Amino acid sequence: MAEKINESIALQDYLKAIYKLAEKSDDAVSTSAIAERLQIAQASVTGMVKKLAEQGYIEHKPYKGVNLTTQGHQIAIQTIRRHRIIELFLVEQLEMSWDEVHDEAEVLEHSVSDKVVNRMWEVLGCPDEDPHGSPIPNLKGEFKPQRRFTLADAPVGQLLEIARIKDKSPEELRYLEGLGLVLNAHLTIEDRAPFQGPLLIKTPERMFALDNAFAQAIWVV
Amino acid sequence: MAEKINESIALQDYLKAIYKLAEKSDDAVSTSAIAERLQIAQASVTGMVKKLAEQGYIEHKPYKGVNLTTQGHQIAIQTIRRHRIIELFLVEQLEMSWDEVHDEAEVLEHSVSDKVVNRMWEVLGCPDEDPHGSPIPNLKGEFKPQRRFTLADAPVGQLLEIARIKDKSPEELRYLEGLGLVLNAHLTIEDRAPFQGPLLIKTPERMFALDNAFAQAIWVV
DNA sequence: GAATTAAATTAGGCAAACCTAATCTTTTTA
DNA sequence: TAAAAAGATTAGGTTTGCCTAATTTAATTC
Ligand SMILES: [Mn+2]
Ligand SMILES: [Mn+2]
Ligand SMILES: [Mn+2]
Ligand SMILES: [Mn+2]
Repeated sequence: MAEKINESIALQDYLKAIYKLAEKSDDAVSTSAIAERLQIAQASVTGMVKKLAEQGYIEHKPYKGVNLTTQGHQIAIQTIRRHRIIELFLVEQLEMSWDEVHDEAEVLEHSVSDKVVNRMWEVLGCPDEDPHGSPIPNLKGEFKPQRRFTLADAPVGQLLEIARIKDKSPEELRYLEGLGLVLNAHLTIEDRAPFQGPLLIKTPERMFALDNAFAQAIWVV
Repeated sequence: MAEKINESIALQDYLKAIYKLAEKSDDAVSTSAIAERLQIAQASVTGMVKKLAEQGYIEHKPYKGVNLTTQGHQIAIQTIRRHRIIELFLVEQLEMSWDEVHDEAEVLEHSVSDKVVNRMWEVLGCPDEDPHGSPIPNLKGEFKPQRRFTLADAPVGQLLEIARIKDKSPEELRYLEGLGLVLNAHLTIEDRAPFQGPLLIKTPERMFALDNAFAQAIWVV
């Protein structure tokens, strides 16, 4: 009969991971994908998944994968909201750098109260985007709709502005920064090689090749 | 051979509790006092105390009590530092009220990194006092020396200024606030009853009796 | 100083989240 | 389509930090 125990750190991180994985695969999320993302043994994930399913946060078809329920989805979104507001707050108010705030937020997202996170949000001017350019859901968990492409899909020869850089490691972010690829930077795709090949990018400063894997992480308008 | 595992939440809260209890008793701290303060069963405290002693954070004389080691003292002080900086930050930067920040800080003190807490501290102007008027230790764990009395010891008939109100519950803080007893408020002790009795206090606004227990929690200059 | 009471410790358990090794299932490949 | 490989689950353990009940030690009181 147990229900609604407490929203533990593990619970929030699992639901968030499932949300993110589902976002890019559209399919049911495999336990191994969760294990890989959270750096936890597969067997441990299976065990946790069973509990989360029992408690109604996800649906689990053994050997098939998992999907968030409405309840699980809501918790994932709210955790992401806290994460992004914290990141933005650290950058804007405490003048920290983009490549260090993600790890901080990964911890703080679990301990900051609704009251505090909403005060942060207000102080920031109720923004709907975080410093990586990712959208911040509102209190009800709704995202402001946005129509954008990744660099991998964007038209060639057209002036583009970077609107979002999806979660990358600090090393990768520094690499991109070195190339001048930061939020709001302008660029043009000069050419795109076939077969998921690299792109030839021109910025006001220089021209260079960018691997397709990176192109998929960069959203533009 | 285990040593320096990780500074868990429980570890930090125990050491902080021991520090605070030692502060007002001067004596070795009893396990029951810790249990009472942390709202944990006595037997659990005995178990935890044994572990903390094994790992060198405290010294434990069975049936006698515990004392912090240098190592334990350091962790306690740093946890208190984080706690107070967070409280002050929430009050000053997020405009939250005094009576709600303590509970927030009790959680956040365990997850805010040194980097973040130091940025907060700098943004606040490197203060050496928190919103309750309690001192904030510096990075090395040193308190700025201060010579003050509690209301219970302060001289009668002399103009005093409130410099600190020691940890009280939100209800108690509101009661004191209702009386006009807040940080930096001025007052005079008109009379003090014997046998730890109540004090007769005069503020610019009014005159009233204050229980000795409260007087011991209010520090003045 | 013996009996009562209070404080502290020991014994035995539990839940949350992990782990490794062994055992299925499912998918691929020959 | 049978064998091999990959993916997922089960079985059995561990660590942390907590709990209740029973027992032991220390402090009071008669
Ligand atoms: Mn992030
Ligand atoms: Mn996290
Ligand atoms: Mn406090
Ligand atoms: Mn705490």
